[in-house]
Amino acid sequence: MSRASEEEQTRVFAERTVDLVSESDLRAKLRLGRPLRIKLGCDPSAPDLHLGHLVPLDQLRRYQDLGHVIVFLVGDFTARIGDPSGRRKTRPALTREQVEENAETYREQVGEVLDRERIELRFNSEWMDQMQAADLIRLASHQPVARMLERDDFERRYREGNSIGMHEFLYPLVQAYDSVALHADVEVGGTDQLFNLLLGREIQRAYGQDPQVALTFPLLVGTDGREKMSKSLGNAVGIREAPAEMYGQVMSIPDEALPQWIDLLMSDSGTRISQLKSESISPRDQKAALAYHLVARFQGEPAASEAEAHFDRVFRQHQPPAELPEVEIASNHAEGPRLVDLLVEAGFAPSRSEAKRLVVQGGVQLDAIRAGDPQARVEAGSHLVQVGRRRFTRVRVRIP
RNA sequence: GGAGAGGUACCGAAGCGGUCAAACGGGGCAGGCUGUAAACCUGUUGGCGUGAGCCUACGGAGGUUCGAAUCCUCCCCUCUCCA
Repeated sequence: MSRASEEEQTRVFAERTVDLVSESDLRAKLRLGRPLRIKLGCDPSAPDLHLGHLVPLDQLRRYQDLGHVIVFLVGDFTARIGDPSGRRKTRPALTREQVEENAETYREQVGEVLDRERIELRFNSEWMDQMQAADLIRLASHQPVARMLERDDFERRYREGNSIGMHEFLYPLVQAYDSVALHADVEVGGTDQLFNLLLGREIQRAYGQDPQVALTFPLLVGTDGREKMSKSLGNAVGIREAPAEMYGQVMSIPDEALPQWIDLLMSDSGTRISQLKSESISPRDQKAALAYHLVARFQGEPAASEAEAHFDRVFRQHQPPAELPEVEIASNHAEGPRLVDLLVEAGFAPSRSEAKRLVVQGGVQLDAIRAGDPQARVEAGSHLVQVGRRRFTRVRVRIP
């Protein structure tokens, strides 16, 4: 257990949080002098960690360093049933095998940030599989419907006349009950989790436990600069992304998102933050510094340098990249495959219609020359194919 | 259980017997400008076919009609009010 004072610990806990309910509860728990059990729930259906996850994880790491334990809760029970909450599309239910596989991936990726030795990995099926109907109804009896309807998204959907399934009320309750089962002292989540975290407090109280402290962190905005980062919205940057890919994605974020990204993603280099912000560095260069920083963090300095060089070469000097993926295309036509077919086969387009569109709109360059005719034959040999601004491939064409 | 309103492409939303592969907006993609930013401008956005054209699509199944997203019947789903 760390010897850090209550004062100091409280400061660390409060840092970067949006909500802290409540500070006095937190202080009381810290005074117990034992490692606190800090719960972080995760959805095993999308196991790839992205930059948005870093915000709570970086902070959790600091809690670990104070001597506390992170209880990593995999919501496998929930995932197996298929949680449709939030969005209107129903998520697919996962099999037990998939859940375990995903949890393993999670554990591995979380290890990039957290100290693996101080993680307790748990699955809520441990207790939820045992729960009887009577238990579930008893659990549900602890909350009035009106209270459930206070949650932002429920309130909005109800007001707008959209459907809310009974089961959707049950999921937050299950999440709350997880805190009971785990004896959580603290639960953390994004600001969108506030209701659920507070519900955990109430349910714990109902089951005779001390309520957990609820901590929320800001939600990192995605690469679109509008919505929170999420894999399903397609605006996420995965931490396992290839260096060039990650670098490029960071460079593409809107300027408006930049201050938040720097604040939330460069906390581990405090001095650089202030430098970046105080000196009048152009947004472009700030972004480059951030991109470099992130790639270096996950892939190492050499990879970051390479990614930067690649970026400069391709997007500033408009040169093809130094290294290209290669694809071999075999054609049974003597004059070679038609360009449309080549594009589809090389994976540039899902259909010929799409490939044709790309060519007609001037989005395709063959050996650095803009292609105009989708039907044109591509002769045998090696060709540099560029689709759009960023997709390059070396295509080798073989004919009979 | 009763009454009413709805279910249209990735999303929102028009259309309400042919001119509908379906207006319009958003999103996506491509092009221009640029800092792979924003804003803005242009094009495009079911599949197959070199092409004429063909096929599949407007909740599902039938039916009326030369012809249906549009009319009829039954079913499924959502919402509102009543019980």
